[in-house]
Amino acid sequence: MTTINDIAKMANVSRTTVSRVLNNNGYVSESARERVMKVVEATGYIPSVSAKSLRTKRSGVIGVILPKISTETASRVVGGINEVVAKEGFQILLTDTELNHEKEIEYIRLLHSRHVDGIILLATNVNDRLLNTIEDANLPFISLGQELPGVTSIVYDDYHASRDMTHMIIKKGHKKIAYIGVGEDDPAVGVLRKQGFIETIQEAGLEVEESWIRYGDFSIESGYESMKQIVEASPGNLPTAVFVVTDRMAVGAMEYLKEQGLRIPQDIAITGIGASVMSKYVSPSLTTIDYFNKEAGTMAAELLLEQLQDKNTKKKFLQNYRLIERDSV
Amino acid sequence: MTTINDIAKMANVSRTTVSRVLNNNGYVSESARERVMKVVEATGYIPSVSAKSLRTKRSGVIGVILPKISTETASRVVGGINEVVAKEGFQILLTDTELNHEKEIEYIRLLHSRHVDGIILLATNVNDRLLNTIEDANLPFISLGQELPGVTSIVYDDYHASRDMTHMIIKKGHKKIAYIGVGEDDPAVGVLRKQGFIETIQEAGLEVEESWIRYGDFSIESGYESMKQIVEASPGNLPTAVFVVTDRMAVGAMEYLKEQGLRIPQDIAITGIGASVMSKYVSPSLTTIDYFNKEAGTMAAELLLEQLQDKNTKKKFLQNYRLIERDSV
DNA sequence: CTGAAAGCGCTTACAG
DNA sequence: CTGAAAGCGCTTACAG
Repeated sequence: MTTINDIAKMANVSRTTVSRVLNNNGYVSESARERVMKVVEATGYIPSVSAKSLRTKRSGVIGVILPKISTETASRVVGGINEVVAKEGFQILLTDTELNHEKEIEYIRLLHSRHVDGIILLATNVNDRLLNTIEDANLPFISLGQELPGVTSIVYDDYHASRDMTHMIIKKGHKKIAYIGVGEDDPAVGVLRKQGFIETIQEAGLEVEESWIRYGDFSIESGYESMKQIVEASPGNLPTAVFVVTDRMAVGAMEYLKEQGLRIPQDIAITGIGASVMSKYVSPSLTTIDYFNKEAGTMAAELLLEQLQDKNTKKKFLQNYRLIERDSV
Repeated sequence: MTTINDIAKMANVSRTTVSRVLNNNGYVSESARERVMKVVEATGYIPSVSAKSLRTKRSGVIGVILPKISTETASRVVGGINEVVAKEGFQILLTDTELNHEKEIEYIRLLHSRHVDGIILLATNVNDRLLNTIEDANLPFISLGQELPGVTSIVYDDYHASRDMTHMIIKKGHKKIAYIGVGEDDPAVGVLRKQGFIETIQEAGLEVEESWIRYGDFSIESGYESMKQIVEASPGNLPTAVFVVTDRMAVGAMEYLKEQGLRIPQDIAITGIGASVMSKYVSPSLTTIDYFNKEAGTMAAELLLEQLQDKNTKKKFLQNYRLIERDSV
């Protein structure tokens, strides 16, 4: 491999000078610059990032921690992140916790040891060890999707999104509304969305049957199963609408209803959250909420870049959303 | 940051010894090992990857070059790759060419400079500059989805998959079959899939109207547009089936047909390729081909790991596929 | 405007 | 079984 020393020799300058022209800092005479550039181009020389990083403590790499890599939300977010960091010459180092909370902590430390310049975490839960690890790493850090005390967080407005959706369902005349959610160790999806739903229901003077509340695990199959349980638990007293906290589970629920010959929305209405591509093309098309995941990714990246410049903006940012009314309600 | 020197001092050994216990090589007395481990744990010491990489020329990072990050295929493949490399302690450095051929080359060089231990490229085209760049990099290298001469390639069996699908359409009694493809600078999707289609058609003694052949750009919208053009170009003489080379474009085509009040499959049958999640939940459910993307990713990673061990296996691997018959034909 | 030298944090022959 | 020393390829005060 050709190194800075080779370039220096070939261009007849010191490696200090080579470094200066490559990084565009300090004084360099025009003739020296030209000689160096010529050699650099001729050899196709690329500086060693390890050496540079060892010396400068910066790597040009952003660590991204995902709960699950092959997910529509994740890939949208990563797309958004990549769009802005790539422009600034950063790369993304990707890790996947597979929804294992322990791995979130492990990966933060790992990314730290790799000298990443910053980390974006798509958190799924909040706990003290996680918070401590983040603090120890002492790195520019963004949490996306969950509010983490003391760290810059971009969160979706789960509470109000759920309220709006529930409101809309009620306005359509539904009084018997079921709920398919996820576990409450996930503050955003599990707690906030449920809270928005329940409170809106109660404010409308309605009630939710215990047997109409089920929990899945984000998968399509779990939506199918939850729907099945709700239907089987309430013969002769079916809900007329189901509020589902994710599109994927909603699609699973729809699948079960269709199998049972129940018409959507005439017999049972369904809503999702997430605005997955699929939500638009299932039939009936699914009423859902767009969280603008890509934009959230863009924003996360921009905030991280700001933190890299020392502009300290430790705040909570609430992401916009948009209710998309389609044919499933 | 605590370094190997700190650990050495605290454990009362040389840093040579610390290195030995950390990397588990060379002789170390039990007592020395214990002292070192105790200090390492107490301090939470993590070795600097840059320093290590500078010294050893290995980084523990695998570079992955994607044509588009936020795509179902890509995320499945990456999921597969990650599953195997993570187990071996490798990380993934992700780059996205946004379908820009120039960037494929640029990223190979960039990843090289970052001392990645190997590269997996989801290629979209083949050209000499690309091939040269790969050769120059002189790194363990896997091409996924396109056959690249001289480099280990995992390819989908586009030709036979197309043949099988076309065959199936013909067997259902269709004689007037349209085609929606992509540009032929993509040898796998653009050329091979088309070839499999055309040849099977001709062997069956059928013909394809010029106006029934259209090209999209992988997007749902382009499938919609292509379908529209086909329908509008052939009033009174519509095809009875459409072979579409990707699920997304097929979904777009279905959307247009439904809007026009054409029934699928009674009026026009549709097929896709890719087995996207969506294909199962659109209505009617889409007949398609599963390419086992995740397994392809797994395999790519395994082959790369083998190459890292110097087991030289420069070969072409043909990936399996499976025709999924559903309701759109 | 330019270069010699120190140093970033590791690993690895080499010598004992 | 252990350590001193060289060196990986850079950048950055410092001195001129």
